[in-house]
Amino acid sequence: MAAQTDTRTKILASADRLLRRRGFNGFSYQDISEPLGIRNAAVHYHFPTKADLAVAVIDGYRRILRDRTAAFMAGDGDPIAQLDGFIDFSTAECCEESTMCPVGALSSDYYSLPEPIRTAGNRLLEELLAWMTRVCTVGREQGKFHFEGDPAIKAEQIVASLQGARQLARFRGAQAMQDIAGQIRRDLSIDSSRGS
Amino acid sequence: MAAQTDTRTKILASADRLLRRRGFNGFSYQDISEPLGIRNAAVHYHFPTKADLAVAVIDGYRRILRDRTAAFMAGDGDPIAQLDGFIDFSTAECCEESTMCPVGALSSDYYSLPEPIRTAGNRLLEELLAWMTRVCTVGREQGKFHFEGDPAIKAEQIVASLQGARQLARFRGAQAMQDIAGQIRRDLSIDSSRGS
DNA sequence: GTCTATAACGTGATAGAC
DNA sequence: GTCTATCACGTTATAGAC
Repeated sequence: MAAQTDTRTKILASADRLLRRRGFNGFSYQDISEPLGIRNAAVHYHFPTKADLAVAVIDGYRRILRDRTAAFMAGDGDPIAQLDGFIDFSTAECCEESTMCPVGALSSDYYSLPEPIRTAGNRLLEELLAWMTRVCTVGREQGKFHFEGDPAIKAEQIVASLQGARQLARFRGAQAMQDIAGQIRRDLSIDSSRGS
Repeated sequence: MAAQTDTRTKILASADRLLRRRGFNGFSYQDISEPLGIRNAAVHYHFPTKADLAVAVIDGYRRILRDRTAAFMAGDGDPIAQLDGFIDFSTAECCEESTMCPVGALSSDYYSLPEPIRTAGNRLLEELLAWMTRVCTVGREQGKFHFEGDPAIKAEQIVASLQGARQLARFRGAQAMQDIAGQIRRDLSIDSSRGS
């Protein structure tokens, strides 16, 4: 059972990276099985369809998000630290792997996506936006962030910027991601020595 | 020759929409030939490889961009009108067709893209950013836009926001695109009654 | 739990007739 | 300039042995 779990974990880790790097239509079962030294069919054993595999990856991100934001959503913690945590996480993935954000990887393939993946992606996005909206709301209430308009829309814009930044970084290099992250902070009038 | 040109034009229009809607890996020669009532091979006659087809689409956008911005880049015209023109163009495409921006459609498939397409996409992006940088620079000089930091980075952020917005709109509907467009204007302190 | 073998299909692309 | 016919390959997925 240790071996089973281990194989399953390795498959999941590989699918995660491939999905963010190439998009749902851009990788195959072979891309996963070959480097792991197992067969195509072994992957199908753990995840019967490609949709099962993608949903498992997405749900993994939903869990990470929940773990990192649960305390804040319950009323505890600093909005600047929350935002920084997300930006740093995204920037690190972008610089180290040149990957897209999971939602970005799904939205480009949206119209050829099996229904279960759309649903999982939709949930991840809604949870992410609910959290970011709260970060913006509390941040402004506490006088730490400065912006005009609806916090829910500012949250949408920040998420969209970071998603777009990770894609521009593929053409222009990781510096584009760092530049945009810095500009987001600058627009919010957060003094920051890093991120640019 | 009229018929030839006509078929070629129809193929190009179809490929344009398919590329922005599904990404480079998300459409096939059949998707083009079938609705046009021609054969798979007829498409290959006009565009020998799929890369030729994509490059032709991208170069079409480079031409549109150049036509719409040449006067401004030569020193004539209003930066607000330039920005509005781009946002309106993007929003219309997003609302009517739920398509991505051309650069966004390429960046998601970046690592499985034939080299000529990367080069064409890179040129389109650099031309777009050069123009947007000038829009931000002149807009601030004229006291019409308000932002902190390097105009080139602000330009990157605006492009990334709009690219991300069009992708979020696939999950959340076209309202997301309009909301984010409004927030971009709000951040620049442009009073605007539309876009939200 | 993982394997071999293979089905069933879609893909981009080419050859050569007309 | 467009056709028919087909190639060579990669894809997801399944059946059944071990």
